[in-house]
Amino acid sequence: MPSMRYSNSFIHTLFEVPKEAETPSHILLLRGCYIYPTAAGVYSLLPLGHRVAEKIKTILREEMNGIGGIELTMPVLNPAELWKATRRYYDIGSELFRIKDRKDREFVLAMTHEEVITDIARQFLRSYRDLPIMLYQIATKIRDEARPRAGLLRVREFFMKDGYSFHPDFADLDAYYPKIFNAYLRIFTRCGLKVYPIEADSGIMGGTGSHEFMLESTNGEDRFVVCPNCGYQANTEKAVGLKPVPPVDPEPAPPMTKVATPEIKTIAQLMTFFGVAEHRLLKTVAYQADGELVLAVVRGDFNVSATKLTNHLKVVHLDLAAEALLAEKGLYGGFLSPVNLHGVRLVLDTSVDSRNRYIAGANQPDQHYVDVVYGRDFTASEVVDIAEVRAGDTCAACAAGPLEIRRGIELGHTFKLGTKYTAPESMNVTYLDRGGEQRRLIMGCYGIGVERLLAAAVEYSHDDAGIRWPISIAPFQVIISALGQNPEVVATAERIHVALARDYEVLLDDRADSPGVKLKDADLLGIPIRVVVSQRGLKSGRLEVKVRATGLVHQCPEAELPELLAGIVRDLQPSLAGLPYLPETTPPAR
RNA sequence: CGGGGCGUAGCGCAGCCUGGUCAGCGCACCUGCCUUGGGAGCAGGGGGUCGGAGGUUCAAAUCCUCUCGCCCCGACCA
Repeated sequence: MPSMRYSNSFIHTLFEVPKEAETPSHILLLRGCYIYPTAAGVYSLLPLGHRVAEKIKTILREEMNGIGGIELTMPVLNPAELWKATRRYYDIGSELFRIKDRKDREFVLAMTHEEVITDIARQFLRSYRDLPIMLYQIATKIRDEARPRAGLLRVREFFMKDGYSFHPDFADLDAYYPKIFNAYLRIFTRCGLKVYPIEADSGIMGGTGSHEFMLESTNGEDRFVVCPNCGYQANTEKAVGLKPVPPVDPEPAPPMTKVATPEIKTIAQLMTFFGVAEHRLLKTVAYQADGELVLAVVRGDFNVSATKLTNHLKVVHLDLAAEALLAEKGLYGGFLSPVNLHGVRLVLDTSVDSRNRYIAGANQPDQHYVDVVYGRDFTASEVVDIAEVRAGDTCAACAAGPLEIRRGIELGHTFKLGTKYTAPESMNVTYLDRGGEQRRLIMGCYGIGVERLLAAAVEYSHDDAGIRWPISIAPFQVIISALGQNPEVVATAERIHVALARDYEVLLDDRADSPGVKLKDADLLGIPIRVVVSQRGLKSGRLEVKVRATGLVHQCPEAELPELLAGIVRDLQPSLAGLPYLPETTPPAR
């Protein structure tokens, strides 16, 4: 097994916390000499970080190969034509790096590889006999992220394991999907992580075809809901909750009346001004959806989910409406309303109840209406769920559990793409079926970010002293800390180094530094098992073995060391038992 | 793209308001001695055009203008 002497290694730990780092994984990876910031959101993986990344890649390969995946490598440099063919050249904003070569030909730097793989599929997958197939790679992705953050958690260049499957029809994709799903759970579990597979936004594709694999973390950027009662798990972008229904007004509403509300614009101001609860108000938000003005209306105690609205409208770009666009239609921010609205598209959330009366804007400056009734004072032809789920809302799946909202790090994403890239208006990819009929290829795609997974493992497993690597992805399994320069200590350390290196990846700390330095570094680096060789121990004929994760200390004579380590290593292996696998089915016969 | 913060030695910082022995501290690094169970000790030493450019001034790390870089919050995120 590859082993190393500290004195010959490239490990330069930092005593102090680099000032640019705040997140634990960022701090510890910098201090432990795992990574080096080359530019904002661009990191070098130093030898230690490289080793961990390679461990992760090996697990990814084993699991992908295990479900029939075939590895290939696709280029970072992509001709712009491919991205124009799928429209993504135009639909994606400045996140896509665009460059020109010396002959002025346009290229993009691949942020993902659907275009390239679909082009390859178009070239080679001609017959039903070629299907299904899953091709994957572990390769560099480049994205001009608006805001890289937290070290490796969000970066501009990174390795991604991205897989693409091709199927003769949707049923075949459906049958294949659980294999991927289950392999993903095995991957994260093997990396020592507990992830939540959650239902994710699947965009305009619809269906049940997308999962995100989330590691719960206070440093995560995403939020997802969990139902403690039935186990429903979903991204807040997609999650559906039952909206609490306030008591219905017993009296019929009086006709609506206009009230002067000078400079009263926000929900909070309105609550104070009228002395009413949030759910008595209508919240009207103006968006520009691919350029068109759209008003979204939710009950005052909800917020509009931009994702849900985007999906409903089937648009590519959704932004808050510019003042100019509002003015063009004679509307006033702060006094927007579904009442007195003409010639503007209106989307109403299901939280608005025709049995209750609301306070809403008047679409005139400094004016609101009270006693507004949906159906009487305004109507809407589009009534859909566009509200963001809230903590405490009742789970829509079981109608019982109060939903919890958690923060998480998105480690993986699986997606039934369908014909998004193979459609005639995209790259137009077909094959011939058994009957000689031309049919469209059906795709799935599946991604895992390597560095994010690495950083997430640190977020998940560390303490004040340093990292606590899961043994499956640790840069070394064992560190031998030889304390002092006593000849017997040195000789013993060398001897067990040779012995252990037959079975483990071992780092021998042979530096001349003081014991404090060596022990602190061992903790910081996070190597799972530490063997201390010291004069003190040798006096009683013993070595000390400490398990980083548990802090448990064992003493043993040198002769018994291999056996002791074997047991510890066995116990440290992550268990695959009890994973919530999706049932796998056989594809239907054709 | 909005808001905030920071750029002085490899790392962490002080100095800046009030311009003038302010080029300084700790750690790291190099040499020697010594020490070895939780970031030792002593002695000696190397290292910075104070992010960059321009300006004000007799004089700029310090004041002014512009610019570049980095971090955090938000927006955005295939």
